[in-house]
Amino acid sequence: MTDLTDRQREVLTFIRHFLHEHGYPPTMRDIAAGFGFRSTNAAAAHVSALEKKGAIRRDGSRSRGIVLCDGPNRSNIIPFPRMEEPVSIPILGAISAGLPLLSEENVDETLMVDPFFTGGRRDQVFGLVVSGESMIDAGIKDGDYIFVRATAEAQSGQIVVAMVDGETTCKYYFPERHHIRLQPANSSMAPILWYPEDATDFQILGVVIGVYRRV
Amino acid sequence: MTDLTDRQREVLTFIRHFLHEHGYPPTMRDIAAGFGFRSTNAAAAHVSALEKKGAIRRDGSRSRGIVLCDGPNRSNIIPFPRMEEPVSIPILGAISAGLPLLSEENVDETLMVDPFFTGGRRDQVFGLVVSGESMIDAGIKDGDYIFVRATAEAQSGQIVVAMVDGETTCKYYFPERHHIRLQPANSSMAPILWYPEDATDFQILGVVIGVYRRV
DNA sequence: CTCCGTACTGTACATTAGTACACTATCGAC
DNA sequence: GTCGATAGTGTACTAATGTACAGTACGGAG
Repeated sequence: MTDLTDRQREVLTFIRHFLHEHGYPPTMRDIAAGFGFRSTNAAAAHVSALEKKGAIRRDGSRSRGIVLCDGPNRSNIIPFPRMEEPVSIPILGAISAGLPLLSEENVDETLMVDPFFTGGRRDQVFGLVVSGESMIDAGIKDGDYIFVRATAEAQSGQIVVAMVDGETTCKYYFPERHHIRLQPANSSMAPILWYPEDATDFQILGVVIGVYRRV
Repeated sequence: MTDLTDRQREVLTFIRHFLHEHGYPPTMRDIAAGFGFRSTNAAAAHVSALEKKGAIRRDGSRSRGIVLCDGPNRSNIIPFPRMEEPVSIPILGAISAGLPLLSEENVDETLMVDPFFTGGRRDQVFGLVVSGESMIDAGIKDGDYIFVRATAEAQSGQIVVAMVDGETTCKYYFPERHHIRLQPANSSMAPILWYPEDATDFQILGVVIGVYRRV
């Protein structure tokens, strides 16, 4: 591939640029127009040369059937994004108690993730950064990102994100006879018990469906 | 975009797959053939519907002029690396020792993830499913997905994925005077010691950069 | 000098591909 | 029931596109 002529390299760059601009490869006439060629054959000849020299691959005589063979390993296929439709997940920062959970004020940044991460659920999933070691025995550490399905209902034993007295916390959820027990996964920490007769507010924000940690 | 019909979503997924496979968008006839339509008009109608609903954009009547319009801002999707564009990560299954690590035979599925997950590294990151509890104290459990940057070099103390005697293993990496120590993060397990004079093969496949767990 | 590879022009043709139109059928809403 | 949206079949026409062939020109290798 290093044995391309200057002109051929220009053509290759043009193809790359075109792909970047449009999302699909150029035709011979696109190339010709791009260089001011008055003959499509000039473009065709260059494309043939590029193919012979292994810079590109061609899919038969299909229209726009030009595929770059780039990269250090000259792998055939450009890593074209997205097998499945990605889902957009807001990563929440400080959660203001008064606002709707997913209001813009709460969102720090937004991630695009594969539906794989959300278990196929397409919406109402948000992310949070874990603070503290209270769920360490569940494999959730300080600084981890947790993915949370927004729901007000949870099953006993699930890990939930709850708002208790204005603070968000991540704990195991156990509804019991007279109270709700939020159990840390850390033997040195005591559970939070919430009694309905308390004046404090309590609200389940969602159920944890995934954890991500940068190593 | 959530108001797509099931069939329309299938068509959109097909376009995505086609793009991924070929590097250029499908024609109406490609789509029709893919679904077994006996009329190109069926495909054209779906493409029109997708365009009307904003899932794709079309470049006039150019051949293969289909451009995906994904994401929250519905921007063009470009097949070329761009910051903030999702990255494609192969999830490896059983790793055959004889084959190149990222050869197709090893790949179970492919995930699209935000560069966030790979720390900005755009390539040579792959995924693995963890088997066993040897890294439990590092917060890596059986069944977790780990994201690995493919490299043959590691720093002491990093968590690596290595191939030892034909088996892949995930451990802390400590090069020592006369041997390499692969240290589990599990107090009940002994480290693996590898001596260069051993006949067994040893190879670092990569360094763990992230962990994901479905809860 | 000739020969060959590169770099084009110009014309023509066959195939590929987008679009239009007519028509059938199902399903849910009104 | 009627209407509209969805999901197709089938045919035909036109535009877009790849390719072939015949030239011109330049420059280096033999």
